[in-house]
Amino acid sequence: MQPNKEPKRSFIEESRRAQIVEATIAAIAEHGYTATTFTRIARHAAISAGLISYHFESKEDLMNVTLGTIERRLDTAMGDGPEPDSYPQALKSMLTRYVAYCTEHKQEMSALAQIRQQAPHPSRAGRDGADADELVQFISEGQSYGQFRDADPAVFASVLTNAMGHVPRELERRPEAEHEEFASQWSALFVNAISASEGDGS
Amino acid sequence: MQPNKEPKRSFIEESRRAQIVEATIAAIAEHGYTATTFTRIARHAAISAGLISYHFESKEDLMNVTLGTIERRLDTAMGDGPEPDSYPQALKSMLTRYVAYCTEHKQEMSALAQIRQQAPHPSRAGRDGADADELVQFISEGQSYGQFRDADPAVFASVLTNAMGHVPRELERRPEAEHEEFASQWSALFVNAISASEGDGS
Amino acid sequence: MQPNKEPKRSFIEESRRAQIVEATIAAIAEHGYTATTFTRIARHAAISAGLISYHFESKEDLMNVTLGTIERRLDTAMGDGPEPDSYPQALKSMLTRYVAYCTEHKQEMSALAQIRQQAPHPSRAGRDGADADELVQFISEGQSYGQFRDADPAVFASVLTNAMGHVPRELERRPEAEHEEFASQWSALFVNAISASEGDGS
Amino acid sequence: MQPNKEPKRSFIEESRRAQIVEATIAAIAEHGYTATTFTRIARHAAISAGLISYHFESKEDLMNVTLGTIERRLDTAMGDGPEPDSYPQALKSMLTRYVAYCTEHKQEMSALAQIRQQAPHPSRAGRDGADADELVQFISEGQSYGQFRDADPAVFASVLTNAMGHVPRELERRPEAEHEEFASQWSALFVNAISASEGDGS
DNA sequence: CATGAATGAGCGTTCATTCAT
DNA sequence: AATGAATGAACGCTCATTCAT
Repeated sequence: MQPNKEPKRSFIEESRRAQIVEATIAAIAEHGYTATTFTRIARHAAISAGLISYHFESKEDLMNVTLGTIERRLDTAMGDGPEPDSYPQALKSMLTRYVAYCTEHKQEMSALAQIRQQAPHPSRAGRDGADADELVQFISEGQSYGQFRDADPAVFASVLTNAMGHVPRELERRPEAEHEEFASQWSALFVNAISASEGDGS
Repeated sequence: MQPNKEPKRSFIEESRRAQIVEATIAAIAEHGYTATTFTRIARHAAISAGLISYHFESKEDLMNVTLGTIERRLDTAMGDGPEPDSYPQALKSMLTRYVAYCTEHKQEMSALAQIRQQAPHPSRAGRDGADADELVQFISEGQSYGQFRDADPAVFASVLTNAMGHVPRELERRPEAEHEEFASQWSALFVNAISASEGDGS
Repeated sequence: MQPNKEPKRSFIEESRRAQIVEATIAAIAEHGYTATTFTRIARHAAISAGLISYHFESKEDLMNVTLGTIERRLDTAMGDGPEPDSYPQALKSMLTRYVAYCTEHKQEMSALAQIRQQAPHPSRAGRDGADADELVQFISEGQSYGQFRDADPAVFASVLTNAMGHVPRELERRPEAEHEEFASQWSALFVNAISASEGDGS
Repeated sequence: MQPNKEPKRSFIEESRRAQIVEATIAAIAEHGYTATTFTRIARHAAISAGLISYHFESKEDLMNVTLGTIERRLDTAMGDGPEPDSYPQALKSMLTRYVAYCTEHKQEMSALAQIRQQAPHPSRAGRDGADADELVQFISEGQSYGQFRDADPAVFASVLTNAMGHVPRELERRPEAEHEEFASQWSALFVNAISASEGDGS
């Protein structure tokens, strides 16, 4: 299908790219997106700034690759959850695990949020939409079983997606000790927002 | 009082400043905060870049004035609402009116969100926190009357505040015709998230 | 002779020019030559910056006029001294009176020194040389009477002229109480430098 | 000691820095301190203006390095003088060699004087004062041996220090052929100014 | 005469990107 | 594959000067 999509990179090139991506994540998390220059990324990786340009077409390219890397990891991590026995429970579980992931991968998730909203609006719509699409699908199913309230799944999905982007910042300004409680409260909010009310089943 | 807080500006100067602020809003909404340079703002206003420096002390000053202008308008618009007869209704009304305001003032609200989260100066923490504090107060009251669910008001407030920042973008990617439906759905989400469940009263 | 040298200025124009020149002196003395902008001068005179451009051809012109003004006053003040009975005494008297003038007209003399050495090297050579020429003439006369040492009058004149330019700064960094002692020491230095040694008369 | 004081520069970088410093000296000597912009320095060195910022932290840094470079050369050159057999002879020798150095290094010495009095940073007070302090010490010693007149050494030192700053300009406006005569006359002036009069010993 | 709004050239500085090595 | 010297465009900002009022 797309034969020229993967430029066949050597092992050494692949590891340099990975190293640079990690340095980018660290730099964004530490200094913020705007203050993340090639020079600073290079310093983090103990390489020269020119090398970044050598391995990536442009700063935008680097940011897109970094974004993709973080999203892929997140997707993977979110994938293997326990088998829930109801849609609301599945949602709650997913949200809780998401917050947990944010606590455990502060830098990545901080970088993720910053790139998503600060990078020059590229074709990101694709991936972003992908997350949302799955979510829409999930909500719709839950609704068809009467387990979710009759709300527009797309609106819920986008609200939730956006909210997820703020979790790292929210965690950052709370003491570690409160993170668990926050996870619980935060998840409950969205479960309540979409769950069928108790009386509905009558 | 502070009699020297207002430097007594001439009518002409006041209108230029207003024009520049409007151009700033337009530029941010169109190109994003980061890409909003004096040159671009000047092009929008059909003036020279130097003139912006002539009327504002610095870029930071311009952004603060712009932020203040938008917030003042928003506050005013949100102030005169109808008298609601319950806390959930009050919340719903507030949220609906907020979305309506966003539709009617797309550029401003887009700029507002971007300045709020990208401007470097943290003096803004005051106002930002003020909004959230009012909200926390409001939720707490509603809870004491049993009209709101027993959730952490601070978490709800921050989630909602963040969500409000995304409304302009969400509206942007939907056809005008759906804005009303979006407002309804979006508001309902947060009302449901915090409202006491129907069975609670029993 | 030079009919177009004096452009015949109205009374009001003449006083504005004088006012601006005074403001220029004050501004230079207070903020230093480099930091002396039209805006600052204007603030000192409580007028608009544009008015300065209206009354003077350019910044360079203003500085030249200011320079001339100060030099003319200095010349006048230095002119009316007592009748000395020897060349060395005349020199000593002149130098002492010069230092006294500097203490009494700090701003002017500070501005004078700064303009002289910081202004874009114009045709200042003329006036500067004039001072020196008189001095050369005076020294030569004294030498012909055997009252001054046989040194190159031109070298002495230029050294002294330059030294005079530093007097305001030197006074500034000494307490007022020491000014008189400084005047004495400083004058003696140059008198000794050029005076015939005591044994010469034998 | 301070092992991290010298940032270990490559040979190429060191030569570029040297080249830029030379260009700075030339530019100051040619156009004056105030008119010495990065653009002009760059033009002198046939490089881009940005390269100066690449090699020096700021304009102030460049000027400090330039100042230090010139002072170091001057100190070195002035250091190795002949062994004089009296204080006045030592002074005379020092002054003569100073003037000679000025003739041979016009640009440097012109730049030196200008940077010293125009550079904004007062960190220089140290070195400047050091020169004067040494001089005061030297004069005091000579006085204690009865070889120098009983004048305030501090006044003499400041007058001489200031005068030294004018030597390059004085040389500039005299034909090369007269430089030696100027050196002799100029030095004699200050030696006479401070030397004990011949009759004092009787 | 005088204002002050407006311009435009120039400033020092930053930074992604290029390229000789 | 990697460096780091070098560029050039763009940035926010300053200021003498112009000109409509």
